[in-house]
Amino acid sequence: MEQIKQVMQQMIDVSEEELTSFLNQAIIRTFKKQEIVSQQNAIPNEIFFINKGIIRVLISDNEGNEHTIHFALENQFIADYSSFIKKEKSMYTLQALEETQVVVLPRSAIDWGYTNLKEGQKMGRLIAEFYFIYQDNRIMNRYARTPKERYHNITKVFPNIHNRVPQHMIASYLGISPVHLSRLKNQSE
Amino acid sequence: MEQIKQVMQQMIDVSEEELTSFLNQAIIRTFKKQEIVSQQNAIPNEIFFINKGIIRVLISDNEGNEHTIHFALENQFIADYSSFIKKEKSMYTLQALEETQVVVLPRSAIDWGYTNLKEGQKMGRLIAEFYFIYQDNRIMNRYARTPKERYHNITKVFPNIHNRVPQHMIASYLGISPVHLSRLKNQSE
DNA sequence: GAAATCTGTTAACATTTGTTATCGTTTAAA
DNA sequence: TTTAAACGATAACAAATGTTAACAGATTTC
Repeated sequence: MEQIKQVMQQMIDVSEEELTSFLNQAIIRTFKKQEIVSQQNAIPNEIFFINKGIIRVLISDNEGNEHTIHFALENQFIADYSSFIKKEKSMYTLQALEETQVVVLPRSAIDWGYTNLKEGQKMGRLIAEFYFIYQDNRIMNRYARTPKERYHNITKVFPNIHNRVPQHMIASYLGISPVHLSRLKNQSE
Repeated sequence: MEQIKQVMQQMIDVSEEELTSFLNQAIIRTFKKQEIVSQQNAIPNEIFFINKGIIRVLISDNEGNEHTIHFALENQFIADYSSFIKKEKSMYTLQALEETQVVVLPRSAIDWGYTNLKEGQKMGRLIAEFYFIYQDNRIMNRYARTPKERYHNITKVFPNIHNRVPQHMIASYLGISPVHLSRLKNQSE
């Protein structure tokens, strides 16, 4: 639990005792490559923190096509956070793309943190703000940048992604077909 | 200041005295139709709460084309929140589309609220979560829904938008050209 | 280690969506 | 009130992107 400790300490002022009490409510779990971490249509009651590995978030549309919405890397929190907050059925499926070790934070632990950690609410705010900024950047990119620009910028958000994830998933994340991405790569400059 | 009071009371447990102290740091401002509320490239140091009117958020891309990223309606908070948090130059311009009255919350008031309102951090968390959910829904729509579906769903998020905003701005928000939106509307079913 | 599956590239073609221009109509400004 | 500007529909054409299919190389599985 060293990694999540450090991340929390960087965000808020939190004592060793608080950390211990909080993390005692969490468990560690390992998922195999390709294994489903969390299934679409189930109500998500956990937030995951990635110690090692990579998780992709995907959605199936009305025609049954899969779209890769997001990648989550080491030392990041990941969940269908909207559905978690709303306590509604998940829109997304979470899948491990490598052997992946996570810290599982059940809803009870999150709620406990909000009321019992001195700066629990602040941590919740900072996490929500962090992902707001990430999403805002994505939306901006989708409006005001071309697919090619988005492709060239993806490593700013996901370093080394090209060595860890198949290209067709990156294409899906960028909002284009795999064939089109292959074409863009071979264009000059 | 009645409206913002009510919205805050619905979100958190806050006393009359706290509200008074907090809102004493705010001012009310009115913008004319078409007037610029906040300019791209300036560092935003205010958050706005809309009493009456409507504000659109737009960005200019590298070719100088404008994209409408968002509409903000009565009783909502609006800002270039990412840039506000990061204290960086704003990516967006905010423009009043009708005569619009806002409560202006300077950064100093926000910071004061975090440290002095009993549930200030919680309010910050709830606002960030609210907009996270909104953005998440937009991103999901962009991946897994067709432009036509997005068009038919827009009133769920922005009731009465068609009577308040020109169609070409709605087209821009949906991520399509105005001509294309006009075509979609006339398609069967 | 052989077979099956996954992956990325390329070509040909189809579809979607964008662009430009025109034209009434409405709305705003002088 | 008159004039100008903005708006939305439509047509013709252009560009961007998707689809399908074939193939070769890699990776995984048994």
